[in-house]
Amino acid sequence: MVRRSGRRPGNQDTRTSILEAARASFAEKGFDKASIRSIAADAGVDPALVHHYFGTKEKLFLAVMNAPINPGELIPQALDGPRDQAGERLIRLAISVWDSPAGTAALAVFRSALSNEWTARLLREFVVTQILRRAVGEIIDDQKEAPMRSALVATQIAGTMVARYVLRIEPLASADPDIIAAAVGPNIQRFLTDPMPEVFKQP
Amino acid sequence: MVRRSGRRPGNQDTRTSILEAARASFAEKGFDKASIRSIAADAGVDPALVHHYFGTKEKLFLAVMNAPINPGELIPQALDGPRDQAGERLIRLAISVWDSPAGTAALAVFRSALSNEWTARLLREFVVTQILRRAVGEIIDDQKEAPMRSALVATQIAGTMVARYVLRIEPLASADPDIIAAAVGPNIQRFLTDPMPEVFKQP
DNA sequence: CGAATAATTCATCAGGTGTTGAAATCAACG
DNA sequence: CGTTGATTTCAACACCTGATGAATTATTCG
Repeated sequence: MVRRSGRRPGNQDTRTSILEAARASFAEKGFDKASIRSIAADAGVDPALVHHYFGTKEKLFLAVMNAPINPGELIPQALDGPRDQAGERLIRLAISVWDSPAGTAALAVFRSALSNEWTARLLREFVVTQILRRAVGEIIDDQKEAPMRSALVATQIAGTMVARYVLRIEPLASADPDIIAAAVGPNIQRFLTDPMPEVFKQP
Repeated sequence: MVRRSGRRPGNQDTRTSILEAARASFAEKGFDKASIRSIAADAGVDPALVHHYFGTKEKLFLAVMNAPINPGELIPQALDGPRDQAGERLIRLAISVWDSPAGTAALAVFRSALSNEWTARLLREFVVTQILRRAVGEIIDDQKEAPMRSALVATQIAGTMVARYVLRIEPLASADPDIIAAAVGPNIQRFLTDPMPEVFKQP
C-alpha cells in the first residue's frame, strides 16, 4: 500500500550542505578528529540532523566517499598510452586528482586511513589490492610479480602524497606537478617494468 | 640550605614502566588516540601518577622520544661507504631501525605525525629539514639541489614506511629487508645522484 | 481546513578525555 | 619514634564524543 499524503521530501539543500561540510572536515582532520558536532556546526545544523540523514558516522563517511571519486574509472585511463611512460602518467594522475576539488575526498580517505583501522582496510583492500593491482597486472608480463610490483608502486605514490599533502614538506609541497612527475615518474616506471631480484618469492 | 631528611627517591621502576607503556601505546595508536588513562592502566598505575612524573601529555611524548632514537647518530653512519650505494644503505638503515625494539619509538613519531599537527612539525622541521637535508648535502654536489633531493628521498622512505608499517600492504609488510633494499634502494639512489630536470628552481 | 509526513531541534545518555589538588601511603633519616 | 618528603591514589572538574528518542516546526496533500 503506497500512502501518498503528507509532506513530500523537499529542500535537499541542507543534506548536501552537510555532505560538503563533512567532506571538508574529513579531509582536513581525518575520520577520527572530524566530529559530528563540528560538521553540523559548519553546516549550520543540529548534530541530530546528521544522524537523521546518514545514521552512523561511518555511513556518513561512506556517503562522502561515494560521490566524487571513482578510482575504477581513473586508473584504466592512466593505462592507455606507451607502456614505458605509465609510471609518469600514474603519478601525474594522482597529483591531478588530489589537486582537483574532488581531491579533498581522496585526502579524506588517505588521512583517515593513516590513523583509523577500518579506513586503512578500505584503502588497502579496495584501492591497492583491487584497483592498483589489476592496473599493474595489465602493464607487466609476469603476473606472479603483480602483488609486489603494485605494492612498490603504492610505496612511491603514497610517499609522494604523504610528503606533499599530509606532512607538507617543502619544496615538494609547492612544487609544480610537472617537476614532480619528471622526478618521480621514472622511479615508478622502474618498479613497473625493470627486472626485479627474486621479487616473486612470497608465501 | 640542603635539607636531608624524609624518604629518599627510591623505586624508579614505575617511572620507567610508565615510559615503556607510553612508548608502546604511542607506537600502536599515535599521539592522539593513546590516552593517558590507558597508558596508566597498562603500567598498572593511577593516571595522576603519570602527570606527577611527566607533567603534560606532550612532555610525556617527548620523554618517550628522547631515550631510544637519535637520528643524528644514525644518518651519518649511513653515509660512510661508496656513494653510489648510499640509497640502498639509507633504506636498509630505516628498515633496521624500525624493525628493532627501539623502532617502536620511530613508529610512534611517524604515526603521530600523520594525524597530529605539532608532531608533524617535529618530523618535518627536525628529521627532514635538519637531519636528512644535511646528510643528503654531503652526498650531492650542487647544494642548491639539496632541499628538493632530500624531499624526494623522504618521499620514497616515508612511502615505504607507510606501506609496510602503517597500512601493512602485503606482500611488502612481510617481505625480507634485503628484497626491499634491493627494490627500493636504486630509486633512492636516483633521487640522490641522477641529474634532475630543473629541480633547483624554487622560490 | 486538517491530517499526514518530512525536516529540524531539544534534552539527555553513557562514556571518554586531559588535568588538578588534596589526601593517603610508605620508606628513610635524625 | 616521629618527622620529612617522595610515591601513589581518590575524587572531582570541565569538556568533548557519538548516539537516541521524544518533541516541535514546517510543508504539502487530500
